[in-house]
Amino acid sequence: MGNMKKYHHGNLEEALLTAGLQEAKARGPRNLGVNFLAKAVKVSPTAVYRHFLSGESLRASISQQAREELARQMLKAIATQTDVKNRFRAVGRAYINFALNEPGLFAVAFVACEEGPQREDSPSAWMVLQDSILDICNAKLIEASEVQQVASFAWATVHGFATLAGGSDPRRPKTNEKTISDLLDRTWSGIIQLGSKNSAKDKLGAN
Amino acid sequence: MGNMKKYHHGNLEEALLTAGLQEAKARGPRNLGVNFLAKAVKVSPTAVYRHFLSGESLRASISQQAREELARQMLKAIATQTDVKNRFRAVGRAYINFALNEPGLFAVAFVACEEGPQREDSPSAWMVLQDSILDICNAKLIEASEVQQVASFAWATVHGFATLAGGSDPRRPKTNEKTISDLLDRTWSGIIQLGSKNSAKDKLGAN
DNA sequence: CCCTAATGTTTACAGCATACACATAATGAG
DNA sequence: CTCATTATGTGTATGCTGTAAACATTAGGG
Repeated sequence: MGNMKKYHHGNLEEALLTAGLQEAKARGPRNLGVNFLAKAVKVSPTAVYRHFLSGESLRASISQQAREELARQMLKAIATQTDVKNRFRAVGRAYINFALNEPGLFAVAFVACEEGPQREDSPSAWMVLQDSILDICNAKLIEASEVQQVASFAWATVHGFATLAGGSDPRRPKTNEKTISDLLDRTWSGIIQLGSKNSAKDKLGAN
Repeated sequence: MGNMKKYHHGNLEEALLTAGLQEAKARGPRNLGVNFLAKAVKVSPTAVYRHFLSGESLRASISQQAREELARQMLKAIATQTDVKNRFRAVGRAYINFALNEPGLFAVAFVACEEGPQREDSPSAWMVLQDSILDICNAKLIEASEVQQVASFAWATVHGFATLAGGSDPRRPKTNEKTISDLLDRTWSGIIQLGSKNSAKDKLGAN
């Protein structure tokens, strides 16, 4: 008796996002299509368009959610760390761990990030990373003028490693603790750059 | 009269790859489908299957070509450099320049690298990069035991930056000369890690 | 209470990858 | 040279996608 199927779903939008995230977690971006997700929620394909402009924008929303999940895990990882250096390491490690533990989600988070303006109130991995760099600056380990450059460097390294390690390349780097720790050590070296202001004029031959 | 259209194309395979590369260069991965490329070469869609197992494998071949082009440009950039440090910088800069100057090709080169075993004889960006790291090792600036770690680090940084800078993220890093030069400086710092325990004999004076 | 807006379904169509049957051209053996 | 074989192309058909348009059902406010 109770099993009367309601004509209206109730809150389809959230259901679609949830189903999308679950699928992303399980199998990556492959099946995040309108038809598949509609079926997963037991709804007609065209119903999707009452909540999203297009299949692409649905995917963009799922991707956004995945990015927020990453940011949340980074925030959690940073919470217990007080030392600037350890905070940065925690950020980097959380980022990389996310890519390794949730390869599907990570892939979805960073495929074709062509979406519109992200809401600024939502947690963003980039912001968390940048904050940890600002901390380093506040601790006088780098100068304010360097912050942007350092952030780009750190972001590139961590994101690059996560991408390569999480991917399916035959030449993908090792992913053991030692390798990751070493990577973060080297990144830290690049951040602090003993050559910059301590060692005065770089003895460049730079090009 | 000479305009008699031949029933057989002559060498369709190469034509498809060329058309694919051209399209990739112009508009990225968007239109690299069987129908589109078949039309571009003025051939029936199903003709493609005489030369490729599937549309996916066609795309994989195009992607491979793009990667080879990248490797070639890296090799060219390295050719004039003799100093180990400058060689490494040239490699990194070529990689990044490729991403910036040919965003379409770069995107195609690294989307869904799920392809089968790459031919070992073809030039590979990874190999070029690794060779430049080996050079650093031969110059006694790092130890043999570090090579893999260093290669992973350098690869991650350069690839990560190229990916981020080449993408369409709103938060994408600046791409001016200074930023790139700074990035390579910091990467170099991470490579020769003065802070490490074995701190290496200061070859710094040599520069 | 009914009218309207929100939400879901059905139907329809274009574009895609691809299988299958058929057409044509190139090649090599007698 | 002739002719069969093989390589390479075309045409047609199918099932899957994304999405538009018209219709159905329900929720909520005058």
